[in-house]
Amino acid sequence: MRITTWNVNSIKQRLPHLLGFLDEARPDVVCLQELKCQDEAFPRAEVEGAGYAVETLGQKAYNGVALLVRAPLALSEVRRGLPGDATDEQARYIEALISGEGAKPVRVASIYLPNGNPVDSPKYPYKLAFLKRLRLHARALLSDETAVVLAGDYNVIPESADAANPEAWRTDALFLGSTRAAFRALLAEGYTDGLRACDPRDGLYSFWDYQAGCWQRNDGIRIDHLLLSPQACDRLVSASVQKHLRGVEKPSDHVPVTVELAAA
DNA sequence: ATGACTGGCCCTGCCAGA
Repeated sequence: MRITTWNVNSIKQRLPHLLGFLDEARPDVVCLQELKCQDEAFPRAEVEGAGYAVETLGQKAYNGVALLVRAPLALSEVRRGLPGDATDEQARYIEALISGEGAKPVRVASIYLPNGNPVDSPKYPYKLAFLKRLRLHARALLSDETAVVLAGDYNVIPESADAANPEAWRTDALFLGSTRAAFRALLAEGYTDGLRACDPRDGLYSFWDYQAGCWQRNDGIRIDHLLLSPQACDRLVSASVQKHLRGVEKPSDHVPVTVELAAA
């Protein structure tokens, strides 16, 4: 079972790229972030036409997450929104149980963590609070035997090796000590960074800013992650970054990251 | 040294992203 996470930076702008990716890579599950549209504006017919079931949590202009699952796999037990704050109206979390066709079920979440900049604004405490809510929910998900994959745009650079120029990010909400500590605390609940577990090399990035020729200079950062529960990690076969999709016409500023889990 | 791109909005520069 191949599971991909991809921040598309507007599903409306990136629909051709997504359909091309579904056709060429044939992932079983796709976790999308930054839809930037309401549920009724999601291009459901086109994605269903490619052979995928769709669940979305959208909102106008900002945020928005979705789960796509290739038939004959199916979604159930859909959860919209991260528990822990009933007042949070930002569309940043959707989760479902993926099952079918002899594959052991996997619970998969598509997560769009807050950016958190500027650090001296309310946006940063919101990011830290979101990370804490995610940690507590991630812990609760370990209480049954189902494998769990928490996939998404974490807006966290875990280590210096995950940035081409870490010094430039030293005081940024993506790399600040308290951000990285909160991410490590999430891992410490019992989760493994799927790409890191497969590939220890420096220079694996998932985001390159549109500005200043960052792509051309390979000035990237790794902020899109798939975190695996112990049961999911036992099934980990491979992980990869689909870097070529940053070089196409009108790309997203993020590229897909994929893990493959053994069927059983 | 500095600025630099893209998308949505509901129309025009501005906010947000990272």
